[in-house]
Amino acid sequence: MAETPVPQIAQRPKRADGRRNYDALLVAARTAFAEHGSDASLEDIAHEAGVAIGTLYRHFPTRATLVEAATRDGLEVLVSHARDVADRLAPLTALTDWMRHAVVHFSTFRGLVGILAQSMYDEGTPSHAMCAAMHTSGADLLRAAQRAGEVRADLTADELFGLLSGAAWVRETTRAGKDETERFIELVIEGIAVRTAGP
Amino acid sequence: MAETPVPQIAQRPKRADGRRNYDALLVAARTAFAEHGSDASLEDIAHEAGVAIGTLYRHFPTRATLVEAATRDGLEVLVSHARDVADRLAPLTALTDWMRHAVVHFSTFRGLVGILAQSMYDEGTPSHAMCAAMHTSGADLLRAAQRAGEVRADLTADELFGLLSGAAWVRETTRAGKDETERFIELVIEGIAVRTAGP
DNA sequence: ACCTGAACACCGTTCAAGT
DNA sequence: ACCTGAACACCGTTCAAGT
Repeated sequence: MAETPVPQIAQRPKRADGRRNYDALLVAARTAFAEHGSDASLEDIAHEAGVAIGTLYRHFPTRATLVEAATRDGLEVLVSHARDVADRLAPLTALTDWMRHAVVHFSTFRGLVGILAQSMYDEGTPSHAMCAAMHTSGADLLRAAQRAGEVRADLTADELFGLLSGAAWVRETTRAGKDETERFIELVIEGIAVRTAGP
Repeated sequence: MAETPVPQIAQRPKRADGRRNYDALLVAARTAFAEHGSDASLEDIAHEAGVAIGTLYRHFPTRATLVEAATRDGLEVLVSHARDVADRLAPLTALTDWMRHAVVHFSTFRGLVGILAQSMYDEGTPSHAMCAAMHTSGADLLRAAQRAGEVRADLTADELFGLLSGAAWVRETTRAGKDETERFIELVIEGIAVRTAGP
């Protein structure tokens, strides 16, 4: 039988005091990650949340589980956003709109896109489930745009995520503003879109 | 008067024993970086080179100076390669050929492209001088291709380096092989090249 | 079931003593 | 001018004791 890796995913505790600490840790973690990136001090996060370091480790046995829990909601929004645009917008418009949102979410804080890129193909990683869901979302939008003949047919979903991750990494490392990010994504889209004949 | 930041650059010692250690440290560093990325253990590098940790710090006061010294030669090759292709090849071919080489050099080891992207716009960083030279090389090739009408005129050199760095980052994080890298760069080029009219 | 914080481990960095 | 390695500092991680 093949080994089925079971990734550690943080569970929100049932007891009231545990749940309070769990929530406070997530708030502190999101703030710390936003300011110092994914390698922010765990000691500081625990202190900011008003708990001892052992409590942090009890709820989040590894840094990756804390990152996963801190980003889960945002990425869930991204997945449901994909269904939304697929219903409301034309295929290419839907895809590019979703790509813009994906790049923003992937670069929520410094280091996140690296963790997500890793988790995409590594089962047994806390963020893998969410990454697989995003992969499906992106692949669906891509396929629709390709069926409509608006995106080059030879582009794979993996390549799409390579482009998205690369754009997100550039955004996080250059601390690019809204305009530069928009422009950069535009360049990427030019590379994958099928150019319609001029007038 | 404006502050002129003077970046620390490692100097090859004049005394024979110092030079031996300096060289041994560079060899050990290149091996360690290739295997463990830019955050490889400095203790291990010193041990591998057969010197005490203090000797490493004497020659390379910061990790950034060691990275700079370990990558200087390779990036010099890249800069002279730019002059080479500018003389030998047609503008767009020269640019794309150089882009391929740049992506490979930028992803020599995990973490390098992040350091270079940082150094590009941060004077006072050891790698800044080499990054500025690369920036000039790339900008020259880009300008020539734009004059020939083969690359979109509105692309800036900074955007070109964003695309190159992004591609290098994807390569280093996905440990992509030669074919995937080639394909990925092709997608980027499609986005910046001016499409010639079909037959 | 959950919390605390001392204790341990690891590694980067400095510096006094040495050649 | 260069080398050594003990000492210090910092931080991640564990775990025995407690509620």
